[in-house]
Amino acid sequence: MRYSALLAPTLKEVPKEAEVISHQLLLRAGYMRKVAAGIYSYMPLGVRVIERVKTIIREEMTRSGAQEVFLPAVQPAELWKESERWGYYGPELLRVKDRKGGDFCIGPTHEEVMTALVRDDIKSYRQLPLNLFQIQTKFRDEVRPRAGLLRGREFIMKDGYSFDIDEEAAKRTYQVMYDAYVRIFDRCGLSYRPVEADTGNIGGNMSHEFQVLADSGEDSIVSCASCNYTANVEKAELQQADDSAFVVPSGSYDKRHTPAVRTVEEVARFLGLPTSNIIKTILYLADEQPVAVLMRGDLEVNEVKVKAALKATTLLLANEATVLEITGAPVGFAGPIGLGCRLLADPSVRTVVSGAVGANEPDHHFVGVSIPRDLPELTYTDLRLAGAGDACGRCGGTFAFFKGIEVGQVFYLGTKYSAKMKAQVLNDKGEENPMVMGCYGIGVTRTMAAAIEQNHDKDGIVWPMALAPYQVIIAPLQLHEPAVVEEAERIYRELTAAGVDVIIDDRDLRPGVKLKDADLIGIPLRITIGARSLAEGKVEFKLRRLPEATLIPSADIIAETIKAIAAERGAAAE
RNA sequence: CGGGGUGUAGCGCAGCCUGGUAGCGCGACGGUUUUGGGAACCGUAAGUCGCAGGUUCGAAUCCUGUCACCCCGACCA
Repeated sequence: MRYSALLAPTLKEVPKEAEVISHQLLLRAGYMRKVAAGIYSYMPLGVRVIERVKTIIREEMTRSGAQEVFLPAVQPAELWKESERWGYYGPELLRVKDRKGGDFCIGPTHEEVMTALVRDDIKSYRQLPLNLFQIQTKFRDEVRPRAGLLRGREFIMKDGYSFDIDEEAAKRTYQVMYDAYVRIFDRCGLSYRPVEADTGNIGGNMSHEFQVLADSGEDSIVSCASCNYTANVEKAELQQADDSAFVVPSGSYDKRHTPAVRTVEEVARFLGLPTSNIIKTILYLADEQPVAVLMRGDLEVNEVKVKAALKATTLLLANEATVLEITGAPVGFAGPIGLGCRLLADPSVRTVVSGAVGANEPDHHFVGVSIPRDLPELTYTDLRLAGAGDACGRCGGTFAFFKGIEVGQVFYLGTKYSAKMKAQVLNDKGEENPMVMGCYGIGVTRTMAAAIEQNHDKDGIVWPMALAPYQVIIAPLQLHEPAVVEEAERIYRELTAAGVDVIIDDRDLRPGVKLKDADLIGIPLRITIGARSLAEGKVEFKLRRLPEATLIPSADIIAETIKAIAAERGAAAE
């Protein structure tokens, strides 16, 4: 490629709309432009990176026995009504009408279409297993798109779906996909962790997210140093303290006047207690029904665990009006004693002696409360959000804490969709059974952004070799020196002939501009040809990720470059 | 959806308070000189000041409404 012909306008200044580094650099380096909130046009460099990611995915999916298909972006409502998601998916599903008034949506995911495809053509267990994937543009009308490609509304995703005869076979497929994902993200040169993940509304208990480690990530991960258990905090199992020897205190509680004292911190300060003696009562609406969650004041509620414990489809924090209605008091004075709704308690509140809780009365709290004494019927469920330093639920070791960007997820679905949509096959006994499914997603554009979050410096992007739009950039510094141009063109020709992806900066610009642009767009290898060193028969060879360049004889440059490309690929695979 | 903020040339911004012919830097285009880390000089083009109403002799500026975008929160298969 000749840089002079490339559409890759670079910007010196950071567009003000961009906050996170990948977003800034993708715009500055001319990889993409914004069209609307969370919607982008990809320019040639961006397309090349996307194609790199897609190619790696295709190769590994195919190697794992999956076949590529291509499903429609626009999908009829009737399929979504069959799965019942037309009703509960909510405003994130972009709904449109065709000219006849028929309801359609822009696909945010493709379980429905894929299941429909398979059920019509697959009738016998002899046709299974089947594992299909596609790479598609998805649209999810996010409430608040942000951070460029990390949370866009329109994005490119690889989504795969597997169909097996029974649970055992489906779980084997799940493992095959898990292994494929490991190879895919290894090949992309990313530093990531597979983490155990919550299964949301889908049920079952098997899902892993592939999280690229980055401080800008939205997800929180805990990992046990001792047993290697790694999980999204939403899911993370915590070890509960052994409180079997705990003796429930005698006595009773008192009411206190606590004017305008609402938050845990305020209550603790007002009563002169540590926050661990406050028992907070947090009100939710779970599938429209009020529920109160009891948690020790110094700990955080994990809403995903609450949702799972209730088997609820929706869980919303109750608003002020609802709190007033349920407790008879404004926010800040809710308590479990005398509260007329379902209670869920975290085990941490069991051993609080002389706790403080809201009195369900404006400006009053109860003090001296013991939950097991005053609410003996209560049962306890782990509802707590894990954090750094907590004890691992598997082995009791200590959790370390990371932020991550979820670039992929593998999911054991079971028969959720196949049962509802009647995707059934006959088994070897002639019985009809729903196929057992799994689904497997990779955010292609998000992977591109995550790679930048993890690989950049003050000058720009530092692509891993496997994702770089070009492997090598040749920068002849003085275009008015025929020897420089000639040598650059020779190297360009020979590398291209050797199958290397190379771009030559043939623009008649000052050296500084060329070097700055090469750094900004992040090409991993740079061959700089300057009149001075060329006079000694040498050219400069530099790895983008290392600060120092080396001068090597021009005659050796082709071999050296090819060697370095292989070495860089190897470095990523470690 | 709640809170905060921003819309003026491709990008970054000033002008607005105190109404009076729309400016600066970068970028683009032409020219001369320059050529190893975003050059210098000369010249040129480019903006219905987000949009719609209103006030006024006159609105980028004041008022009302509206739309878009960004950040925090809530939400997120």
